[in-house]
Amino acid sequence: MAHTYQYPRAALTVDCVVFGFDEGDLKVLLIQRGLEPFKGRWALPGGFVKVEETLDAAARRELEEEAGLTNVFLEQLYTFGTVDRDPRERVVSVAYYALVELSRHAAKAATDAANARWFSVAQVPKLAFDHADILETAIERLKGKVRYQPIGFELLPPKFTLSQLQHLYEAVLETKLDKRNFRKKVLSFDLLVPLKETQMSGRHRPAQLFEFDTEKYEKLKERGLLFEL
Amino acid sequence: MAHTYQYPRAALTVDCVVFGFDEGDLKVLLIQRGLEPFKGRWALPGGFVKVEETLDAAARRELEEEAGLTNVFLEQLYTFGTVDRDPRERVVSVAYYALVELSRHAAKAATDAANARWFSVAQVPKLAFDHADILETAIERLKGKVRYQPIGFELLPPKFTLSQLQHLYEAVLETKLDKRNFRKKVLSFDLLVPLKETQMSGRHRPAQLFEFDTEKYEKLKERGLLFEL
DNA sequence: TCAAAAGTGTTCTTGATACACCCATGC
DNA sequence: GCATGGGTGTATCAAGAACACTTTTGA
Repeated sequence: MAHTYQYPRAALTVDCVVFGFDEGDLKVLLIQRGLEPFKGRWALPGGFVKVEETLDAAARRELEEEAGLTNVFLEQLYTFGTVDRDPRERVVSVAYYALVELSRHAAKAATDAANARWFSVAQVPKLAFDHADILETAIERLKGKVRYQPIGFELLPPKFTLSQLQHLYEAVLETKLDKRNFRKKVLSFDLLVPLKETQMSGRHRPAQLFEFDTEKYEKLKERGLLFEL
Repeated sequence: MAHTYQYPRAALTVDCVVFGFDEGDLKVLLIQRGLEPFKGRWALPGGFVKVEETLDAAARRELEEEAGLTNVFLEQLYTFGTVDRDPRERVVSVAYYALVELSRHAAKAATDAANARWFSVAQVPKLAFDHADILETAIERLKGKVRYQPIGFELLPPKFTLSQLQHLYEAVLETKLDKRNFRKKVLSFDLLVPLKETQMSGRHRPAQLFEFDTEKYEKLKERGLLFEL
């Protein structure tokens, strides 16, 4: 069935920058393209927006279809609309970024999407389209956002140690942080609940596990939030 | 001439939230609609994106056509894509916000666009489409942005007094600020150059005029900026 | 007993806040 | 001379930055 319009229209897509965190490294999920243009190149997961679905829904659908990801933190990033970003025709892309707990999704991504892979953001290959720009924008946004909203927790398993959290912040912000000051500050928000369990991971003292108190945070957020790292 | 596609496509528009500042009040520029839908309602200036122009270019073109505004500070805000935001068909809108020195453009807007008017953001009428959402998003963004980037100056004439600047910040942030602390901080950035002139405006002591040092700011911005209010 | 990461407090410095009076002008 | 907004400094408090040693475990 054909669709006819008086004026030419741009095609509309969504592209998703999916961040994960593993081995002290910030990672991004890429898909190897099977079709032209840029066949064989790595690209951000994404695709066309259907005419009856919202942008958010399109982004979530693409994440599920291309990477087997559901129920992730997802936020709109920026809309990219230069005229020649796609060699075929005019395509405007609404970019999103997502945060996922990598371990939970690593296996799934491996089966559902054999052509999907995690890359350290420091070592991404050459990307298709203007996806390098999109990725850069997403990294900048993440750096900014992580400082005044506790979204870092989305990248960690539900139970985590303070060292894991610190390493995550260090990776995202690309700095070293002082251990004592970091712990003092993070605990001062009173949003982390210490568990009875500890985590042993090697030949050293076991680490206290914590959980993020989402409920408490939501309440605080309503009456004008705080949180600043 | 007709244009035919395999799948239906959303129409793509831009909408602009144009901020001004006058009489101690933050203002927004609205256009009264002459056509259905929402004929007679006030709305944000905006319109369809042409297939051969970038999003930024479309926003600037609409600003010029509908409000006679050129050369303004303009930044992308957010893309609004719920399915039923336009009663006619699926329309996705990339929203922008602009900052203009109101006095410079007030006259022009009055002639070029007789159906354009400035409203205090506290007293906007009922808006067409989802433009109330867009406006709210823009106000939130402006509040956030003004604190760590010196964009407030875009809303003032090139020469301004510290009181004007303070009133602007008070209007945007919706708070009262302490005069001495405000001046101390603002001057500490060393980005305002005091002029030899003063401004007399009533029966009281004349006020020192300042200019924003754009060059110096650009240099600072390159090597990791500062500025926090 | 050694290596490796976990855990813990204090001092110093900096920036934020609170606050009250004199100044120059027009009427 | 009085009303109006312009202009100035200090003291207090809170938050950020710098910094070194002890603890627990596995090998």
